[in-house]
Amino acid sequence: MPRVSEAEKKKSRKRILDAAARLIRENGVEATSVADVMTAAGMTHGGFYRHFANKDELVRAAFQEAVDRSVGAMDVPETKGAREEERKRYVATYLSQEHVESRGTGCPIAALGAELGRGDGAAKKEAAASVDRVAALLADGDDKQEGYEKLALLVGTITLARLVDDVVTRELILDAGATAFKRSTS
Amino acid sequence: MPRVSEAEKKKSRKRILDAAARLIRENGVEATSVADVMTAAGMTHGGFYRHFANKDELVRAAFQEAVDRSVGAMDVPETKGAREEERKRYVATYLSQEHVESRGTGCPIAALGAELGRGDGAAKKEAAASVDRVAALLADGDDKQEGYEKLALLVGTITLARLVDDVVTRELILDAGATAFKRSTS
DNA sequence: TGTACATCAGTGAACGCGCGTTCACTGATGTAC
DNA sequence: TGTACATCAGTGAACGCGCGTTCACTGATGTAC
Repeated sequence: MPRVSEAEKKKSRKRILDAAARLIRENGVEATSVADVMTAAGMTHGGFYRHFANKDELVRAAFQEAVDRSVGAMDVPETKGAREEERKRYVATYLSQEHVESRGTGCPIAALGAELGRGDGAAKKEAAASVDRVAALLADGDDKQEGYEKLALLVGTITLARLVDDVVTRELILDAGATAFKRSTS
Repeated sequence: MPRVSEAEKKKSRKRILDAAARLIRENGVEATSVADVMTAAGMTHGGFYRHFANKDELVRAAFQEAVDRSVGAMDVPETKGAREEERKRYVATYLSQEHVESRGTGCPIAALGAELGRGDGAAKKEAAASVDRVAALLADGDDKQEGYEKLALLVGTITLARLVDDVVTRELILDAGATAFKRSTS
């Protein structure tokens, strides 16, 4: 049936990107195949290379997309008060049972940080840039170290919580993270 | 040439376990093949199943081995003062450039926590148990939450540092982690 | 505006390759007498 | 203590399978006149 219009192509690319952003966070980069992504996007695997040069480039773009969505609300507000408000909302959502369970829509740094840290492609560089970006959004002023500390605490807390099956212990871990986060701000 | 003596078999098993503990931390579980491990242990892949039921069981045992070695020194001291001393040494080593670079001998929770969190086999359960074990060793008294908070901070800090190629930024991240850790103790 | 044709998005088969696991085989080890 | 034999650690080929990527093909889209 192909070929397809330019507008359709754009929609296809978005479907591929959304599917990839979800699947790599759910199952990891290595465990997600190009064919998996294309099937989830409603296409066959052969067409993939009309949209991306290779898998690494897909992962890079999908990671970026995931970060954009994850911190989108925090990135916008103009006034300091509104930013503070948005930050609080972000942290409360971050340190929740819901976030622990829904990897596919959660923080890409927590889901993929360790795996991408082992690599050295475009996706790794994207993740490294995201660390600075998200840390800057988390810090009160322009204190870089405060941002790193807070992001490290969030990422570490979710990582531990995801290892634990027992919901009560998980809540204990999330609470510990939330308490420490508050202490880092005051 | 086989068969080989019982003593030799024990040595073979240890070589396999040591190779696995290093390779899975360096490259991840998925990216480490049974054949890779056996070659590193100086054998061919076919003999693997005389030692382990399957790959998941190897990963579980290798993870346990890695944790044992990682916290070994902290686990022993009898007096409270000696334990405190050992804990300080552990944290200083943990939040170092050396640890960021030498994944193969580093903290298995930082290296593999996110990946194992996605699974549900014996290795995941082992990792979950390790979270409680290491957290207990990190806490001053028997305050579980303090241990979780500290471990989350350590794991998150190393994860971020490993994403960053620039050594100066990496030092900034490690410093932020160290500062926050001290604050969590006082 | 209508026609002829080049472009290229998407399909599905195929490529070489490595995966976890199985298996027939070997010969030194461990055991029973 | 010496002998006969069962055991089983380790080898290397083979299993079915899925991976990332390539490619010939299709037909609707976009373009040039």
